[in-house]
Amino acid sequence: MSGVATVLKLNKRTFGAQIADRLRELILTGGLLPGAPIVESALASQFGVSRGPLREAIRQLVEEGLLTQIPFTGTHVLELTAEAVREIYSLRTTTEIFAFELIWDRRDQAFRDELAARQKALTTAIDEGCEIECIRRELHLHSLVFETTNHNLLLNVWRGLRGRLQLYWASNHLAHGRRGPKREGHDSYLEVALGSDLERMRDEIRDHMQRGAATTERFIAERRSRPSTLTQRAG
Amino acid sequence: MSGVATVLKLNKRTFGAQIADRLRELILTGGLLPGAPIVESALASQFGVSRGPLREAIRQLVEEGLLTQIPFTGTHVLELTAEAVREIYSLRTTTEIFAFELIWDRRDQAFRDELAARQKALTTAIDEGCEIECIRRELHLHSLVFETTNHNLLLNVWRGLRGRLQLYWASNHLAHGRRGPKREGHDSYLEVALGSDLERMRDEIRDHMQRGAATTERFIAERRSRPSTLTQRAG
DNA sequence: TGCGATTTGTCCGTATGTATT
DNA sequence: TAATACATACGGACAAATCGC
Repeated sequence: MSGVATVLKLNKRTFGAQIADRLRELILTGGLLPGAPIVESALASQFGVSRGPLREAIRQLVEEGLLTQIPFTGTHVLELTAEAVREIYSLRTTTEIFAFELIWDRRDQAFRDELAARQKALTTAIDEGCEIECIRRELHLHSLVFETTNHNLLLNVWRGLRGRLQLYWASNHLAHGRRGPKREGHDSYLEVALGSDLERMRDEIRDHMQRGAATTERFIAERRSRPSTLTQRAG
Repeated sequence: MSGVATVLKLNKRTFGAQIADRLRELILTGGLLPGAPIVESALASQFGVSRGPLREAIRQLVEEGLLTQIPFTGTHVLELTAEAVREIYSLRTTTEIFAFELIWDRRDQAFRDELAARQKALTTAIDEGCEIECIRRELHLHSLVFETTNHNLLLNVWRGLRGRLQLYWASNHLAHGRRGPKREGHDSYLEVALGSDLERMRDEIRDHMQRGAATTERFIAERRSRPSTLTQRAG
């Protein structure tokens, strides 16, 4: 029982890391909308820490791409632009194909089971209609390929992409409750990912990403026509 | 004269960023060898700033991949491992091919001139035998493709790769003055990059990266046989 | 195993510089 | 131009954790 204390060094988390988690959660669930200003002193007292750790949390989220920062001026939640969406999906297409090439000949039963499990979790969430959970599980499904590569640098890139994707989709949902992930799209993803035709997988990813980019870009375009609803911030 | 004060907002650099530059320079020129410990208080007084900005500089270099950090324990200059080298070169191959695909039909005269100019600068440095400058210009040459894409996310990935590459090559040079970039390799790079056969470009990159990875891995292997010379630090 | 020295993590108070109004 | 709000930076202090002896 006392054995729980056998912790790894890496398990020790600093305040900054913990605050980063809570702040990320706050942003991704709509507590802070795109464009909202991030004020150090206010958030520090809100989270019950001093400005030091909070600055570290901000810095981390800036690296993740959720916040934009201008020296001596201020920090804001990332604004959504069509150009950024194109960048995300184009880079994601390339890296996800690369990830599949890396693991293609190493897909064992454990991988297949886990992929199926995550896909099932996603469809469950879709049927239940919880959009935020859908986003999470969609990304969790696609994460498996990157995790399986055991390629740390690639995983870093993926984390950056995932954070931005989550922000876009969450904003999308919060703006007008539109369905993000569609069910049928992920059925074919699972099928091809477990199949034997790598070229089909490449096409599947390209197609999947193109549809995702189109959907998100359409949302951005609509957004721009009435941006006033986004500039406010939540209490 | 007083007109110099018409600065852009983005030009204002924080102390942390400036210290990060100096610390990066120190590492990449061998002032701090791989494995060397980074002590906040010592470096803070050495650079003449307080611990706050120095911590930010450390955090930035950790993000760039030049430092490794363990919470509550310490920070060290990145250790060189064969696995990390394989990751760098495999990801670099994929992203550099992606970059060329993005710009292939947009290579104008300005691009060609600039690429030739950077290649000439590289060969000049090679002839002059200054290894550190060779590394810089080799990376500057390869940077152009990424810069031309105007793809911010891709540029981020490249910056991460470039920092690590620079560290590996600089250590390599400092260890036993071996030539990093070879002249002939970059002649063919320029020729194919300006040519009309994209598939040849892909092959060129794969070949180029494979040779680079092999060279660096060989260095790592030799390193491991006598690591004692690396664990010391410079004054 | 335990102890002490070292280093990191954190907080506070204050001062200065910057942008915005 | 002045004033305000905020980010940046400093220094000192203490707690917490790690590492070497």
